[in-house]
Amino acid sequence: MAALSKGRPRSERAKNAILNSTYRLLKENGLSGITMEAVAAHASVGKPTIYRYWKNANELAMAAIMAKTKQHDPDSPGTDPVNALKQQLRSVISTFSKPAGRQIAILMASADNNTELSKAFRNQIILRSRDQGRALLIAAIEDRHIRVNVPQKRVSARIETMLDMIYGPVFYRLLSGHATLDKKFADEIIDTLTGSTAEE
Amino acid sequence: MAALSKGRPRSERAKNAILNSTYRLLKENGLSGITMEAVAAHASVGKPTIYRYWKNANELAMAAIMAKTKQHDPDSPGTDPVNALKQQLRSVISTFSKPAGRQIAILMASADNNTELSKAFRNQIILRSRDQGRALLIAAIEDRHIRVNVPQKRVSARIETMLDMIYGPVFYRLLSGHATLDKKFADEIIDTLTGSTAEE
Amino acid sequence: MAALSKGRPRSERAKNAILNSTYRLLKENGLSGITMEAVAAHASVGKPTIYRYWKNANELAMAAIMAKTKQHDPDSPGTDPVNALKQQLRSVISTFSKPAGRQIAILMASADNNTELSKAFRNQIILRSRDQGRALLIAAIEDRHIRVNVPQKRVSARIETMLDMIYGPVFYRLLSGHATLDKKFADEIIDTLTGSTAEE
Amino acid sequence: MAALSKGRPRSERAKNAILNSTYRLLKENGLSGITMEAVAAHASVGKPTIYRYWKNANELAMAAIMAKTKQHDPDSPGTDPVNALKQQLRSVISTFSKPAGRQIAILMASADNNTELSKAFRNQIILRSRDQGRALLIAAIEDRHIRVNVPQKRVSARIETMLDMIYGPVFYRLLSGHATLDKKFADEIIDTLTGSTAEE
DNA sequence: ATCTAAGCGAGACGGTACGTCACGTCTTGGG
DNA sequence: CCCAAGACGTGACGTACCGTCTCGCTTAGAT
Repeated sequence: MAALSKGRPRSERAKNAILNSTYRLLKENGLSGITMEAVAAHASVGKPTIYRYWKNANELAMAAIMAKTKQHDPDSPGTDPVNALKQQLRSVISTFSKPAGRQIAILMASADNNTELSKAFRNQIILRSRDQGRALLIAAIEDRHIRVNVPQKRVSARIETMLDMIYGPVFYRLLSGHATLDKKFADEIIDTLTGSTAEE
Repeated sequence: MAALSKGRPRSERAKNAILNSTYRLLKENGLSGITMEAVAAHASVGKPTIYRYWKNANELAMAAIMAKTKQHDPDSPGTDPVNALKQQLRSVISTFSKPAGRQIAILMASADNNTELSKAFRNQIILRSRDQGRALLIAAIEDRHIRVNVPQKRVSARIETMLDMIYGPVFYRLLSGHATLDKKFADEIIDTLTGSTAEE
Repeated sequence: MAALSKGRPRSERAKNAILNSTYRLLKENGLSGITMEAVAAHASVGKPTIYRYWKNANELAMAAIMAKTKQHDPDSPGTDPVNALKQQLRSVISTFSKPAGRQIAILMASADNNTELSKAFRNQIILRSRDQGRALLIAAIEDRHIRVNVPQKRVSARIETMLDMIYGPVFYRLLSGHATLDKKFADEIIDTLTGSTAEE
Repeated sequence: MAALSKGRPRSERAKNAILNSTYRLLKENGLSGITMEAVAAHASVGKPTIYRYWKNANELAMAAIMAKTKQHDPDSPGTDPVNALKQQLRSVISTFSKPAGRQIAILMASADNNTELSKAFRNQIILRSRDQGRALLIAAIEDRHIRVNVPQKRVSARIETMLDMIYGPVFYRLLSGHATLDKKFADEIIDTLTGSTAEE
């Protein structure tokens, strides 16, 4: 049977207040605004309550971002897969070119990869878009819009590499800043992937 | 016409001791080990001396990394440019797959992009390899190992995008950790770039 | 006519467990070991149960000491009253020269004098010995072992002062520590009281 | 030669501000008002500065009391020593019957006897009056106002016991509260000491 | 050969935030 | 209505670093 929970149950109100305050402070002051003291004061919550759920400010920030981030589902059902891929990449770029994008990158770079929360964070924030992209990429390959000149048994590995080459440039520009991260870049990337084989 | 400097000149000894201590602490304890207090104590230096040169711990860490990082010059002179590209990408991957790689990513993500030092850091740590890669990529294109099916006037833009697609995946895997960052990955990336056009 | 008590009656088991745990913690860690949390955990009792009986840690400590302290009754029946007085003062000194003695002094100094419990504590811990001493002192005076050269109507006031001068030095040395608090001191005090009048 | 002091010297201003604030908070809120946070805020001083000088709130309180307590020197030069003794005892009683008196008792009871500061505190607050009293008592004995019927070699021990019997009752009443601590009590004590030997 | 101004190691300064502890209260399910 | 359990908001703890400031002492070009 389920374990009996003794004692006063944890307060959903407190947890929500903490996440809301964290998110708000994150938007207002960036990552450095996320101090346990500030969050506690802003959420009218005791510091120990925060520590009961998250063990440091990084985890708290990741949790708040995860809680608030919309799960932007794929919304272009019947279109051409290559266009859909462009569309989706534009959306990813749009997310990460905002100030929050850099903070998310800091969080991911700083996170202890072994905790459940940081895995979940990466999964939700990064890999979700990658999974969506994979479906579109496979469709594009099946439709012969993108060619994969490798033996059948290595196709799926090649697909993964292509996904890295689609989304990787976003983070490259985010970190390095050698060029602007805008929506045209999405088209450029997909065109490079397809266009090198295109007769036109 | 140089400004006449009165008073005691700044001490090279102190500056070197600071950079050495910073680098050592960085290796031993990671970025969180770089506190002004620890560096000052370790280098037997006053805190104000550190602040005279660098305005916070991030800048100090970047300076120490820059000072210690070998300028690994292109060493494969006459080889096939595609192989040279693979070789160089392997070298980049080797650098960033070490623990320091993650710390460098944190530094770049956290850095204030407007300071000279952070520009120099990005330039030395990231863009240098990109510049080397560009030369090799151009050679590969001229040798027809890699095809670029775009009008002449857009070739150079396409080359930049290709560079993003070569180096970007490294940082993508570094941040996201969805797959290992090893040397085979270098080959995969270059193969994807060439192979999609390869007749074979 | 007793008020009808509805609901579950208070648990003697819980009360005893609390007092036992308090006393044990007091011996092990001193007064600072008496925290409501520690006592509750040690006694497997809810904190509100403790608060139902005692309103703070001081009261709890006093209650535990009172519950555990033996009511050392006068055991020397037929002896010479002066000797009996010495004997009893030795016993008092023996009690207060132990580590607990200092803690009792802290408790008394810290206690809110207006509560019933702190009155009871003082009564049991301090005034009981004083009352025993008074009986012996009166006997000694009646036997002319101790002289009181004051008018009859002021005799009882003088006796009270003498009692203060018998027991007071114990606490003086306890607090001030200018000299050891040992059993010889008992004899010295009583001798000073009697001896000054003794012709030799 | 004197040790060279390196670094910025400690600030007398800060130290004084801390002691003043501590004393003020002590008068306003008693011992429980002496929190490091409150003192730091009130004195406009960082908490670490307080810890640089005193290792806990008790030590701080003792230091503040010592700093502020006037060294009330013996002021009655030519009078009869027995009267002078009464006068001095009244002064002691007056000090300890104020609210601060109880707090001083708590401090002394709580203090770690092994530190220099707590020794100094006891010395200044308690033993100073005892030393003054000893001089007066010796004078009174030499003047035959007080008799000591013991062999010469035990006279000084007897004097110490008498001092304990003079000042001890003050702390006895302070802790136990079985009777009021007022100036009449001073006369009663001295009268008991002399009167028992007085022929009258 | 002084003078003088900046740099030096050292370390105290006023602060901010940390992560923990205990407080006294409240809220569960169960007796 | 009491009980054990344990979460709650609160507030103080003692510590770590921050970035600045003051010391006495070099150090070296200008006087």
